[in-house]
Amino acid sequence: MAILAQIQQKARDSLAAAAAAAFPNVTLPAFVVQRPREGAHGDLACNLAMAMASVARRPPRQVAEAIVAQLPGPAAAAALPLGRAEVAGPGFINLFLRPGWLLPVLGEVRTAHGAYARSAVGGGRRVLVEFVSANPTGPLNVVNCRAAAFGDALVRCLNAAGWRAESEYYVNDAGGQFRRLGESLRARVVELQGGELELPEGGYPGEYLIPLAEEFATAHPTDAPVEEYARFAVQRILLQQKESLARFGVVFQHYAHESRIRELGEPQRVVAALRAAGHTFERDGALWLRSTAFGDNDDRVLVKRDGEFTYRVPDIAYHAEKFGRGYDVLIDVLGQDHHGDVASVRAGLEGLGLPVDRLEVLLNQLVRLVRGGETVRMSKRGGTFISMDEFLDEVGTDAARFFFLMRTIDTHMDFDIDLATRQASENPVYYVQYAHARICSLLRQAAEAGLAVPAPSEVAGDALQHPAEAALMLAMAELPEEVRAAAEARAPHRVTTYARVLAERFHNFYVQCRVIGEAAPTAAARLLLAEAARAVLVETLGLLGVSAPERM
RNA sequence: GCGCCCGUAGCUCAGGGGACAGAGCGAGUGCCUUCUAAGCACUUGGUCGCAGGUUCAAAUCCUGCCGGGCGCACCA
Repeated sequence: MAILAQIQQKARDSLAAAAAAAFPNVTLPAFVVQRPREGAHGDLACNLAMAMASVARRPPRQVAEAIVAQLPGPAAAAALPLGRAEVAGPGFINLFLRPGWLLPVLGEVRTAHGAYARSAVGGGRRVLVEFVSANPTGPLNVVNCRAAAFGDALVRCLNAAGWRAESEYYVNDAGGQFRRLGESLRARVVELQGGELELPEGGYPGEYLIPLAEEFATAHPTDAPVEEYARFAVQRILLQQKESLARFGVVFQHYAHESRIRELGEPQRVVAALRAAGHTFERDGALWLRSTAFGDNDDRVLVKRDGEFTYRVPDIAYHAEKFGRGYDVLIDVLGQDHHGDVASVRAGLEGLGLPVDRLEVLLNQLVRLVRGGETVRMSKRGGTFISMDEFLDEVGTDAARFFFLMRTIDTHMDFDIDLATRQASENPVYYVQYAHARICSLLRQAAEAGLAVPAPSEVAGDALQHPAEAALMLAMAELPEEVRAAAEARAPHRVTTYARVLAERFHNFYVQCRVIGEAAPTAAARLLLAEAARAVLVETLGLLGVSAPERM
């Protein structure tokens, strides 16, 4: 267990024992031992006295005093490196630990070999995270890019926290949209051969189909069925999407295809099962799902009057198929414009008797690009649509990932392109990366000066007591807990916030504490601290998928 | 009308039961003959949308309202 978690556990135990001794007839309420925001409030703070006040029938501060009186003295404190305890504020018990209590962090980072953030809270549970899943009808856009950054970082965080997480992309390569894509491509081929461009109703006017039309025309007969046009277009567009994603550092483990779900006859099976379970009814020549019985606002059509499935049938079938693969949790990252579909899919799954409570749907809110203080209006019709590739050309992978991951997924965000592309101090990406580059430079120069990074065991217990050193170690100690929280809350942006704090602590240390030229024990201890900070930074940036440059 | 998300500093956003609410940008002032100034230190700036409720304790949880975004097809 990580040092911070260990100490917190020991503090809990000591406080609980002290409280039991002071108030033998009182059942202990739930309480927390947390890290106070304010340094003056000690290393750890506990709310036990305030929580106990009513049952102990004494004012909180008196309860706190009584507990503190029962805490083990320094001699007996082998379990907890307690310096002193103090009653403060409305009745907090603040614990001040003996200097050096954080030193074990350095050893932990060293022996973890890049897996310092790892914890076991996930318990090996299997999670499938589906994200992006853009329609294969055109290039990826900026919102897809945000989803990619989020989903990929979430998978990384989950895996670090002890889950077994995998990524998946669902390809809608069937149905009406698919057919219209084929018709759009065919229209482009006709245009290429001198005809008039006649796009179908709801077709795809994007120019990206032109090179595809050229390619198609050279290898296929013009009278090929629409299916063939569509399959060709999807195959090429998907390839381009994969390239964009790869460039962004996102590689999916699984691609699931709607066409495959249909080939297997899953939609038919779903409809039959829902019908057999009595969750359907017929009206106006269509077959409906009684989804209101499962909390949906309206009942929904499953099979249209013309005998075709609505899109939600393969959707339900796909989710049922995912459950069938044995995952403990399914996570869908959806664009918020699709949130209306969630209830009916859930209803269908519930109707099939599947454990819908294990399906988590996270909604990816919109992104607005801001350039020169003005929002960049993006419209597919107006031709001002910005693709993921164009966006990455301008912003770069590191800045794009970092910026997207600074915000929670469930808030719309303004992406300030000017700030993200500025190569200067005010850009948070560089701030963090610069900390890493600085450490690397320091380590290089130390090596040239003949200074070797010592083993953690060689560092004296009273070393590294400068406030900036302690603050840096504390930040390092917090990583495993931060990653656990990010994984559990499905909130990788917490790691980004953490990265900024860690970088800040290092910059502070760097400015206040010199390494090269200091007395040997100090220089050695600081060198180890810097090296450990470097390792933690690398790991943190790795969770975000952002690079850690050695020089800037 | 119904549903989901969001209202925190001039702007963009963290903080999601604890003690005087934070960062970046913006505005202003210092610090490079010593390990990267893409840095550090300081100043400026907030009835945490409003009103109730729960709690020893609410920006944080609950309810209602107000404001903004997005959905509400036998399109996907």
